[in-house]
Amino acid sequence: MVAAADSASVRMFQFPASANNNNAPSPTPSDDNRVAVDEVDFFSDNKNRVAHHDDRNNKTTSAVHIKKENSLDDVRRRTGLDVNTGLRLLTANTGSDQSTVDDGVSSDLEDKRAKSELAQLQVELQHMNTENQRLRDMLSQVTKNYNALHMHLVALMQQKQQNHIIESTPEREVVEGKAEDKKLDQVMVPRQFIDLGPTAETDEVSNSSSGERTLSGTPSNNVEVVASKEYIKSNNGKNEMVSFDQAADQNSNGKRIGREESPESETQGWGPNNKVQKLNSANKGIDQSNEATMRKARVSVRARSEAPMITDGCQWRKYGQKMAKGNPCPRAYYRCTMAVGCPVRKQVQRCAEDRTILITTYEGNHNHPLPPAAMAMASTTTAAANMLLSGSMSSADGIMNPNLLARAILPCSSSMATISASAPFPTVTLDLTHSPNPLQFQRQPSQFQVQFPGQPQNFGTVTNPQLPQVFGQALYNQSKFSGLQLSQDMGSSSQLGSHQSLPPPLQQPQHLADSVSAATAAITADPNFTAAVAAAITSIIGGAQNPFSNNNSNNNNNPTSNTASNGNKLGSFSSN
DNA sequence: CGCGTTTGACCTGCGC
DNA sequence: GCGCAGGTCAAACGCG
Repeated sequence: MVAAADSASVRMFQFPASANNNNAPSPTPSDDNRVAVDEVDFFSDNKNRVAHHDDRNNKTTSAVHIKKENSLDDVRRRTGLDVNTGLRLLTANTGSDQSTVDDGVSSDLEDKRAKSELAQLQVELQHMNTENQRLRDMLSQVTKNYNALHMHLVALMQQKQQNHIIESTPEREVVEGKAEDKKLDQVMVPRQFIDLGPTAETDEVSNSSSGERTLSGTPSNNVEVVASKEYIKSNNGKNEMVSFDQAADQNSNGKRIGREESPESETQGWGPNNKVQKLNSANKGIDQSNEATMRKARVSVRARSEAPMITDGCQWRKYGQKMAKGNPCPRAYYRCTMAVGCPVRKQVQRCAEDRTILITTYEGNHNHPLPPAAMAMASTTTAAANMLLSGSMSSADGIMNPNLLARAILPCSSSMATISASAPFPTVTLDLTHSPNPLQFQRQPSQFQVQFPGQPQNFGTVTNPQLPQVFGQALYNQSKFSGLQLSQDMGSSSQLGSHQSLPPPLQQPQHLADSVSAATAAITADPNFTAAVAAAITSIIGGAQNPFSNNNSNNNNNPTSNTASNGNKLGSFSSN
């Protein structure tokens, strides 16, 4: 695991490092060669320490000290200053031992040695500080470069979304989407930055484009639209509707003719939709397997709750219940009913060992805008799917280094989030049953104080139904590390105002676990784990940036989306 | 009457 | 091939 995390750490910084070397001027020309070596050595030497301390990453000063130590080793190794130092230290010790035997002249020599050693150490310290500062500057530059690239991508995505809103004709959308895909392909950042793989709602989006279905709103975000089109294009331009018909034809020859011809199957599309996915997976192809991976990617939330089901803001319809082996508690199956054909499902089951623990597993991505209360949790599934697929395709970050990513998700609680690739389906498990790190919540009461003057600070006694959503939203904002992200869900949040059919997000009372679940989901909602990791490491190394600092400037990059909506929302809360 | 839940049957994948 | 378990379907039922 450590080795995997090591490679990930190096990989994370390879891209910006190279960008830095290519674009940013080095501090001194003579240091050019040393910069590259330093960076690799630095992180490779440092990663173990960071990994051991990531659960205490609030103590950034200690991390800096560690960095200094390692950096000192590097300086010694490169400059050769340490050769004499080590010997002298040893000599000094032995000399000290000898001084106990005969003092006199030896004590004088020892003083001189100590002074020279002190001077040399000071020189080394100065070197080390310089090196440390240089590395910080380098990392800062790397982060800036990444920010610039990411914002460029965000701008492109926004532009693309605006074009789609204007050109809402399905035919044009399909035709021009391909051309735009080509444009985007040229500027698209690697998948691990924002994954563009096929999404679970490919069927729904493409079907809606053909006018076959009526969705409650436009596609919630650009990324998913692009991904869908990319997937369509990967299928030799076949519209998913073709596969739908093919599936229907094949199903008509199957055993379950009656079911396929049922009105529900046509109106809701559940049966055919599933058949399409199954048949597509049977077509055998990398794209199909990726789609299957995406569809199977799951987010499992473990939370203590007395309620039979956590309230995540979505509307669910129970479609089945099963007794799972090894668990006396039945497992319930739910579908999202907020939009026709929404592929999102969830399973709710109580833990066999501890029945106070409610395990909610989400699968799929919503194909419709979501209320803020649902946005946090729902976006988790998208993020998880993106992350898992990204990890599998890049063969590194997600699958190889699950804990690293998990810590990127929840850097303050190393044991709360785990990513399992060995499970039948790639699953992100958010374990909210453990006591969180006290440091983690130090910042949040003050936040609630601001947002909820007069509201109880003790979560255990929270009865205000408004709290969970805001909790989730607040952390959702916090999850936007350093303003690097434009979450896919921001678009949906900005569309919420036009959805009157959606339930008022603040009407349902929710349990404490709901809020924690939503909050954790909000944290995990950020698909840009590379940026998250970079920001987290930056905070650890530099000690100056806190990825969880609720800095308003973090959202300046996207003034029209989440921040504004949250601000309005919070304002209405505080007025209540 | 419409909607959601219940529940037995059915399908599928997997291991032996 | 068979059995098992997970997942899904849809008729039946209950409720407002």
